Amino acid sequence: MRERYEPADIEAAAQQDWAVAGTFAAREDESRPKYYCLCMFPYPSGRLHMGHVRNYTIGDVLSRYMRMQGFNVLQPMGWDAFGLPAENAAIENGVAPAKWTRDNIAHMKRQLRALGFGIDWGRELATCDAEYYKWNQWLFLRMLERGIAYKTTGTVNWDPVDQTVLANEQVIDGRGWRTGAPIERREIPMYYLRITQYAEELLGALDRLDEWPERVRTMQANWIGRSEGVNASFPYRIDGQDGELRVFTTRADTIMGTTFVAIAAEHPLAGFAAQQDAQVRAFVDDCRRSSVMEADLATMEKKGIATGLAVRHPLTGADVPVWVGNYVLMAYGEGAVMGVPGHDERDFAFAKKYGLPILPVIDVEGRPYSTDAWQPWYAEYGRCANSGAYDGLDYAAAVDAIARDLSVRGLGRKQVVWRLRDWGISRQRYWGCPIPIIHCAGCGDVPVPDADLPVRLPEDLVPDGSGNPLAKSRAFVACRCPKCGADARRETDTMDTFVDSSWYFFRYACAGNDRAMVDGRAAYWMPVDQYIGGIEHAILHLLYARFWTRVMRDCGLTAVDEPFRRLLTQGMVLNEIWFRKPSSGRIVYYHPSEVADGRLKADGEPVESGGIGTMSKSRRNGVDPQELVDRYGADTARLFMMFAAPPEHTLEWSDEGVEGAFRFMKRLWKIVHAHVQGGPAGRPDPAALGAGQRALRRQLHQTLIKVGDDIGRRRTFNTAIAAVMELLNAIARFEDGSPQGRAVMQEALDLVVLMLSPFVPHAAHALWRELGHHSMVVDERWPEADRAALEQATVELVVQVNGKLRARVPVPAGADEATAREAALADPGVAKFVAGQPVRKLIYVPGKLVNVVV
RNA sequence: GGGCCGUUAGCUCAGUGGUAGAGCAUCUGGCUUUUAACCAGUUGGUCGUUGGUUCGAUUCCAACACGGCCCA
Repeated sequence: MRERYEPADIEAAAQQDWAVAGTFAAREDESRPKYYCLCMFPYPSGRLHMGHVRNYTIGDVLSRYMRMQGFNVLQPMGWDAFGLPAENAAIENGVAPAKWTRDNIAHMKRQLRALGFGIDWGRELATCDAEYYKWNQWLFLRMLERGIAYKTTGTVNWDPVDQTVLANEQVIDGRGWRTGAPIERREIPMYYLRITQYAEELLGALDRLDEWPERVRTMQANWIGRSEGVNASFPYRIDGQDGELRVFTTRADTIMGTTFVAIAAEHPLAGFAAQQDAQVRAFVDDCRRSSVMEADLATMEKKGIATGLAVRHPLTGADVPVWVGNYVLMAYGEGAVMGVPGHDERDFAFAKKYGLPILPVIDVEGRPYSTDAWQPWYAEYGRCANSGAYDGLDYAAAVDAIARDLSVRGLGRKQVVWRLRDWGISRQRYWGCPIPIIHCAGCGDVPVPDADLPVRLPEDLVPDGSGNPLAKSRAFVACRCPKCGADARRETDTMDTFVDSSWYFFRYACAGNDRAMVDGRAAYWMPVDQYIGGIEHAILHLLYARFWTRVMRDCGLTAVDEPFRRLLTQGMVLNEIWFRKPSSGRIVYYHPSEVADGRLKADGEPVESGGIGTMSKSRRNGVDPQELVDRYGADTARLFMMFAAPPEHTLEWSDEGVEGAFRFMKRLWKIVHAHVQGGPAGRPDPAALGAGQRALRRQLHQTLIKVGDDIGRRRTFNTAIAAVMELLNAIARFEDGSPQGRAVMQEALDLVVLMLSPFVPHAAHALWRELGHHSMVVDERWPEADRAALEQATVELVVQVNGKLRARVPVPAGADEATAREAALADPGVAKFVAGQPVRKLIYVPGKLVNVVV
């Protein structure tokens, strides 16, 4: 055995051994319990970043641990390979997205291999391969047949200079990211998926996802946003036309307090008023430009303008003025709200500002109402007052009565509305999955026949920023109508990349099948037992995948409802931010390694701290995993990432911490080396052990139990590693060259290597052999703790008097209360505080403590 | 504005009603011809604040303060 720890050699050799043995090739085996461990696949941006390393290390630790537990483990990997960055790279460098993407994949795959992840590369997929996206298209056609997919107009961001549609993230402060031109909103035809049809099910099933983080479930529930209420129509006659203004409210019990109606700037009535009045028009134009973010909506000043129009109250028939409000969203409900300033905080502020009447109609426990200032209790439920026939009714009864009266007049009813909207999947982009539709002058929009799938994306086009190159490619666009054979035009929109990631986990299970989207192998592997990824995907990706899985179920492709049984959202990786802001020009960021004690190493002058933030290119605070691996090896990188924080927490980067992890590896290596130099050791004989040997064995088996619990149940890898570190400290202090001492040492080192093998698999692979074993450690089972080793002859009891710690006394293990009481009271430290007073009560927690209450 | 989470040693974090702990950093000593490594030991705590429940609260509850994340 080499004396020095040399990770580069060790790691290459271990990876070679796994490859030769085909260790990680997963095979369906009905006789064994399966464990499908899935990490969110990466976008092939070019290089791995620290977030990837953390994500995949968590997955690998779990996979290797579950493998040791006897599970048939599947850990696949692939590439979320369509998307905008490839087009941006093409615009910058003139290289085709296909080539850029595939080169990146090749490089990142080498990086992943170097990190020693136990991935079954035989199942690798890239979403930009036609063998994959063919099935996006195929299922899309099934959705069309079932009415789940449909076409309608939607709003897009239009850059008038580049003549192109921009994604939301390409619009900065209302201007195009490349041209700086003000962005227009355009209505164009797009395809949508009817996810709202599944809203009820997607919401209801959240309750059963009890192994998902609570906050992810809450975020999804809020996103779906079910609210029960009443819709009410306010009839009007405007410009000689009869009509009804519909509102939706969850507080129908306050309808008698309506003193105005507020409508969104996009509402048709606002459009009508704007034609009549230049001031209204100016206000409406202003609103259209402002943010529709909820966070902004909540804090911005509530503004409005009277339209001069009036509608009739559906129950009283009174005239109600119509206002345009900047806080009303067209996209939610009906784009109009009834203004009840008496009991809604926003309406109250609005009424105060514009001098509209405030009419209290809810009595809350007789508390006095004043229109001077808003009180939070004004919005609470109570009993109706000043509400005519409804006076005295509580919330539920009032809503029932009001909904009934509205429906008798044909002016409303109870209704459930959803915040969730249908999923628009059309993207006016090149680098994505083509939507399989052909436009024929005679036949309309004709689906591409299954036999003609896939509609292949030409890979030789290079976007230049001005529109979608697909639309300019005659070879792609020109086709014949499958129905009538006439010349026709192919759809040039591609699918949202969230489509690609909505079902890739099915495809891993059915790799290589070119005749079907899924096959029986998916029934074996699905659902995913553990899914791991960033919290930033808590809503959209996970919701779309849950929806898509249900559509597949309804098409008879799977029996699974929920694709992911258990979810772990890993925290972000942070680092220090340092910068200077010259009086002229742009802010300059410095890498933390260039800074020491708040000063730039290069010139010794101070730099400003930007605190701690996520690693990002723009702030120059990233750490390249490759450098880490080159310098310390993959095991140290993995160990540090798992030790520095629990998986769900943010992880603060620390060069010292990496050094610490590396030192631990060297220390482990050295201790094993020293032991192995002494030649073979036997097995410990429990009957022949001395006190020191017994104590080490006890800590050893306690640690084994804790590490198993930390990895398997609690998912706190940092505490598992800390416990092994403590154990290794004890092992290093254990100097005992006797045969039994060496036997205990052998057992301890064997178990330490087994326990660490999920974290540092390469070093464990080498050390296991050095310890005299002929198997590969990766094929070993997780060891069983020896319960007998945990037993102690005497235990130390803590003695409290009135809850305060006063003494520690030794008692025989398993002592009864009388024995413990006697031992406790006999202690002079205890006697001093009891001081002859009668013992009123005595609490005894066996093996732990005695509390004497006097 | 709302929702969720957090606050324990200098730093990063454990501690799941019963003894306040780990790693890193600090400091001291040892050892080895040393851009420093290793070994042994050491220092370090009003458990954010204020109340409540309890024989007993870092742990449960409430309020407050501060910080973080999310809200097409």
